[in-house]
Amino acid sequence: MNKSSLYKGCLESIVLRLLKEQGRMYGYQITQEVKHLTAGELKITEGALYPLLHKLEEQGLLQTSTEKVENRIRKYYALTPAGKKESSKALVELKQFVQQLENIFKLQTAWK
Amino acid sequence: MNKSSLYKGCLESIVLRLLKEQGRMYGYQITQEVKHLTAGELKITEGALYPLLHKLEEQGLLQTSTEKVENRIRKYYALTPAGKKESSKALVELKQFVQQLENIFKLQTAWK
DNA sequence: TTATATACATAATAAAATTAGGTATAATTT
DNA sequence: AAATTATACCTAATTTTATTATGTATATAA
Repeated sequence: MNKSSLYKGCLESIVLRLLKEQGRMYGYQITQEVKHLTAGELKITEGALYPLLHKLEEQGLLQTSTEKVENRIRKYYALTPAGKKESSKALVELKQFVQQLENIFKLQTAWK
Repeated sequence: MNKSSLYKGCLESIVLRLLKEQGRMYGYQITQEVKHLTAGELKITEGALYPLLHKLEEQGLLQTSTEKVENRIRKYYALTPAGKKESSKALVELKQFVQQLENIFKLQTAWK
């Protein structure tokens, strides 16, 4: 097993969370932001990210707008109202998930 | 997305952890223990568990012994020395994983 | 006697990722 | 000047990992 296998299944939650915090982001920015937040530990692969973004858009959770910045195209993603709901739900579930990992692993946490 | 997707990739870590804590366990017992530890929230499916146990045995991380209890067969699994190493590694990685989730989600935790 | 609990297992399928490849422009390094 | 790295998008083939469904068998409870 390698470390990265733990992240399987969390990518969608991460994307929804970042978009809720930052309002709008483009794909490449998401990869960089996650790398930054985790001090280089977690690298989102583009092969996972872009299909996910497209799926979430198709599901009506994200809406897009394209901009040309310094002659390069950026496709910005933002949460729709449905996406905001889903993002809140995802946060609750992630907290429960972490709590349950702590139960299993006997880690002790104090939420602030 | 449903909640259970978060667990993807954590099953191996969970199994290695439980076996380290409890010494030896059989498959059905693992499913029940996880259900108990998480108050029914996490149900390990047998279709995921048994192939995983077989894989870990094949990799030399687990060793088995079969016992007949009340006319039913139990196949006990225990960590080999290599499995113990892997289990320790998995715990470190899981702690880092949770820490990084906290970084991304701005959750704050105090480890004891 | 029918259903639930215990206990193992596999096969078909689906979901979600990795790996590898592709296009294109801008900036930096050699 | 040329090559590499960074920015920015994307898809296709494959692999990994799980779900769902199914099967066997015994013991216990409704």
